[in-house]
Amino acid sequence: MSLSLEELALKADVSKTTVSLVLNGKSSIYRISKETENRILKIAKEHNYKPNSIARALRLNKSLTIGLIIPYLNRHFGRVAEVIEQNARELGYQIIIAVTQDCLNTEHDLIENLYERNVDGLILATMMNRDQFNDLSSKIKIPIVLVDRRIDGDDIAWVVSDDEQGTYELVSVLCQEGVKDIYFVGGIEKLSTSIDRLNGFKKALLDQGVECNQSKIQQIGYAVADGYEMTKNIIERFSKTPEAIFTSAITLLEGLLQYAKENKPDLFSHTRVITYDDHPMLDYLQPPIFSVRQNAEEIAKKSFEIMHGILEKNRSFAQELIKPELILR
Amino acid sequence: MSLSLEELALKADVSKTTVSLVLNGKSSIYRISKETENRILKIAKEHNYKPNSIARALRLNKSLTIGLIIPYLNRHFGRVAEVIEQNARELGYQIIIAVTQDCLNTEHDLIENLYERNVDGLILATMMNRDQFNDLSSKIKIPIVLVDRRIDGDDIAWVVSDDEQGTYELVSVLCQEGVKDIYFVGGIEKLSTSIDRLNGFKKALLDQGVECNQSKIQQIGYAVADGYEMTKNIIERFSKTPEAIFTSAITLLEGLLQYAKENKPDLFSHTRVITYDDHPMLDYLQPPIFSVRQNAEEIAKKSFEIMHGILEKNRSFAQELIKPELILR
DNA sequence: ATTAAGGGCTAAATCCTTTTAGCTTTTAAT
DNA sequence: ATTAAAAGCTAAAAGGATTTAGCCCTTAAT
Repeated sequence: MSLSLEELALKADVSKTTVSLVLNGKSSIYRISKETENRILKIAKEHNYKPNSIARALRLNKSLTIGLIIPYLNRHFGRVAEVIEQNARELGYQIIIAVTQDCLNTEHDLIENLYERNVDGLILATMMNRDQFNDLSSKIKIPIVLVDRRIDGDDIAWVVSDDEQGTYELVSVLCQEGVKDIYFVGGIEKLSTSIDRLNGFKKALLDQGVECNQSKIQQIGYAVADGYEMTKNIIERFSKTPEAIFTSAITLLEGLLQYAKENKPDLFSHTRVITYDDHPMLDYLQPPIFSVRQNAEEIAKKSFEIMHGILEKNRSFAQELIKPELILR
Repeated sequence: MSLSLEELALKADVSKTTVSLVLNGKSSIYRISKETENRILKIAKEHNYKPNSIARALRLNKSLTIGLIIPYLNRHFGRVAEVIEQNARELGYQIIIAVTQDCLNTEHDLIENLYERNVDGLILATMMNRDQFNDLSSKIKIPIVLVDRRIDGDDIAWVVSDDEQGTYELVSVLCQEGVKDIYFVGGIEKLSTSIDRLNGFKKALLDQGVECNQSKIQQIGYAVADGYEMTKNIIERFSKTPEAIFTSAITLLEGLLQYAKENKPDLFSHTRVITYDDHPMLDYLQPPIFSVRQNAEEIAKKSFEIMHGILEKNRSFAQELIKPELILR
């Protein structure tokens, strides 16, 4: 390992230019003789030559590296990251991961940091709004693909789960069973995931002719503690136990379960619970909790695909809504 | 953003050598006057100068990048990766992640790949045995810290959960309750996690005067399907329903739950289940499943700490057993 | 007046590739 | 025999930082 072009050139008794040309498949363009070409290829193989990627990156201004910035490496984003990494690797790219913990300042720092470190592109689960994003885009001259959370805009690339449709279908199922009194436990209000899920929720109620009361909608954040808090609010603020609660993320469901266990063990005998995000352990909970499974693999695949298209195939941005799957237990 | 040393030099009306010396804090060594120093610092700040990391890496042969190779980005490794990334970032390092899916060949490819890409060190949840590791070490001239899975050796750095002790304590609890007939559902046999957990299991039985029958020990792999298979074997092969089953990873527990749900719904009325690895959802399963919680945060912190010590503080290797926590529900 | 010491800075090499422009030799054409 | 074209290869620049060796000027010492 780690032999330089120059050393190869010495062994092959040619210039390093020639070696470089041959190894980059430009022999014919530069009329390197078959004989020389074969000699060089043989020597390179014998010594298992691999070009120094740093030198290459410097010269080509291209590091074959993609930055992936996500809030956490939890189940969902862990799977997304895993699949992005595998897809990227097959095409020669590396993934540099950084986690924001859903902090906007951290996100900005990380973007700047990765940009300075010369990543070729950024895949981003962002907290930015449109203005902030536009600001950023004007400063940063590498492609950005949003994942999981979108920002409206004609020239913004994103891949997200079809949050509205997924929520719509899930909530509709409950409504069709005659359930009317459904509470919404939501996340960070300004994110598209929250907006879209809430829209799906409202639309389902509307279409089923169920009145949607604003007081039944809570949105604090996506942390487990937020789910706990919102559940508490719902249970304690209203005298009547709700017929159903929709949690818009698995962490919020966890918070709900925690609250119920500690303060309302009989919650499930009065109340149906449904959730966005699936988890295998839900199969073993009593009673069954209906859920919407995001297709993390597809989200990951598409987002790298778009990035790769922009970087190497001169494609422009693209937007993809990935269909989630209803899991009725 | 992205101004070069040379451009700064032009603006400050000095050579780029001077700029570089000043920005690297070597003004006094090279007797750069305070006046010049301040001028340069001011201009650099005004233009928000950041050295090009690729050029720096080429010159210094040091990329400030650590490769992290793990089997999956599941809950456990996701958390480990997240915390390593945060610790690394604070000290100026980036993390390049790659997943092996517990495939040894993939692991080798990834190591080679990251090594060629000039990472400064590798943090590795390895499948290698000692010989394979020694082979590798002789070829690769960067520090390696093993995480989660150790390899015996006086000069090998690792940080792992105290698998033996954790299992010992958990199994002892059951024994002390009078349970004697305990089955072991294990993972990939040759890994230290399996070996240590099995040792803890056997030692607990021994110390409690319970006979340990080899036929009660199964080891296939760490996948959910493996857990399913092993549970099936246990249930179907023996006429007597077991008093207790220990699964040595959360995935194996999932497999067990799946088998039970499909084929043996009354499993829990006869059989206690305990598991290595904790999961918040376990709080809501009936009956309660005792578990051992690995301290992923501490594992992550220590492993980067050791890497950093080797890279920057001239420290040598170190080994750390991280104490897990018993969770009795 | 000469030498030595110190202050203040810089040219150039280096890290390793890629790529442009062009050099030398041979062959073909007139 | 001369010129043009083609064949086969290479020198050198570029990319952006770091670092070594050393240049030039001033001041102090003898």
